[in-house]
Amino acid sequence: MPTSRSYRDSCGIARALDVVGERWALLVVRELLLAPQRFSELRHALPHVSSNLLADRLRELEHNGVIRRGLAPGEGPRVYELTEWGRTLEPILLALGDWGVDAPQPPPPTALSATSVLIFLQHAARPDPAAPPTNCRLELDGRVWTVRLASGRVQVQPGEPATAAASLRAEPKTLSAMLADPATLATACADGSATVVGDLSVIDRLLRAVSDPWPISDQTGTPQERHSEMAGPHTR
Amino acid sequence: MPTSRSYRDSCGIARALDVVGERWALLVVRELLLAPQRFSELRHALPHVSSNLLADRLRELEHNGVIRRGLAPGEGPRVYELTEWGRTLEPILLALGDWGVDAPQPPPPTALSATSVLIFLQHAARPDPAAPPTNCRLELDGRVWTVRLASGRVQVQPGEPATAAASLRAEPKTLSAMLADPATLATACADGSATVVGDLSVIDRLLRAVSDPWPISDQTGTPQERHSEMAGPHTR
DNA sequence: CGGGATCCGCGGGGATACTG
DNA sequence: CAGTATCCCCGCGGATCCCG
Repeated sequence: MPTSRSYRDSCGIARALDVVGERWALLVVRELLLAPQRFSELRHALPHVSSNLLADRLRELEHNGVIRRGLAPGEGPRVYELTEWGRTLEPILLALGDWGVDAPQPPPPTALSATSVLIFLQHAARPDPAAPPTNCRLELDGRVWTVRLASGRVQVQPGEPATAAASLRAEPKTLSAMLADPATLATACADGSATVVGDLSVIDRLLRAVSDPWPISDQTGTPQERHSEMAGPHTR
Repeated sequence: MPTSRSYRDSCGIARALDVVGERWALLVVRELLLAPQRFSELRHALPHVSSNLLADRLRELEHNGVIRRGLAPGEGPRVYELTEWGRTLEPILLALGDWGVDAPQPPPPTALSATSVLIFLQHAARPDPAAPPTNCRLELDGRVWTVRLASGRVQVQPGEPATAAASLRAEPKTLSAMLADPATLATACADGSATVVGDLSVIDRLLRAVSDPWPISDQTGTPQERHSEMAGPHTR
């Protein structure tokens, strides 16, 4: 039975919290920022949420117009995806993430979600616009992602790339550390905490697209700041 | 006993929600955006929160560095106020309020918090920079506020103004309607839902500082958009 | 009287087992 | 694989009480 309590305040903030203020709701939205996801994928990405609660949240978010069930014609995959309105939460979630990592209290030894790192990667990377388009394959937390560097942007998509110049497998925390400091790529490869197949220099370029200083006149902050903000205290 | 559950994710979003994701936490922050507040003032502004829960939230927010207890030298008023870090939540809350009023589901007949209207007023008003500084007195929900129009901005402060050109008393919803459409000021005065003392034209200028189109080259949206966004569905 | 603390019932959150 | 059913417990909510 979905939750049905309200702050009973017409204020926009209170109304927003009526919709996405319940526990786990905004983290479900975070998971859907990158791509539509299936129920089991959400469960795997959010290992501490119970299945009944996840089902409740998905029902509520769908009822409130934040997400929708992907149309399943015939053998459709039956995924959950953000509505247009739900997608407009993205800048708010990014700002909230920026705010959260400035918390004075360092968190206890916690995991780092793969989605968090990928969202940051997509959001903060500024690859050389002059470089030719390149595909990378990323294996994170048992899931494969396609990372496309093209036209000065990075796009992250779920699934195997058609072609890839290089492939990287690592823990989210390891990748996060490499994004903060590309020099750790070599040591991570050496001690086995990261595995690279293909052109190592392409991976290095990807990492530097985040960690290297941006061209001036860019909108907000330095990549280092932004990364530590998304990825957590282990980079500060 | 304050809440002590965590999402156990180093992601900045999850860490932010660990700090301000519990129920009522962000509405407490909203109340403190305008000015430091006492316990009883918060209870009055948030009539649906129980006292023990409010005390818990204040403790947690203080422990996490979002608010602090105002220093009480001698007979100090013992207020709660945002820390510098807590204050950086302001743009996030404003964006969340913008998002919330676009909810497709119109809320049931609910109240409108006075703080919500005042925050919007302060945030969205663009008075004529050439006009001389003016003070207004606002009585909203039994509380008196000083509204200062000066140098192209509006500042809202708690308490009686030293001097005021005009005074307005009304319900939050009435003021919200007047901000959306200044023409309702006259009818509200006529039917007694608003009371003006002093120079009526000054109140009208205040209302039009929000509802009139902004000078182009201003940052975001039109006042009408922004107001409906903060103030709720009754203006849409 | 303001500023909480204590008590208690309820409902949402969390874990596990089970089913279409 | 995608949820549902069941249980327990704690956070929430309302009321009352307490203390300076």
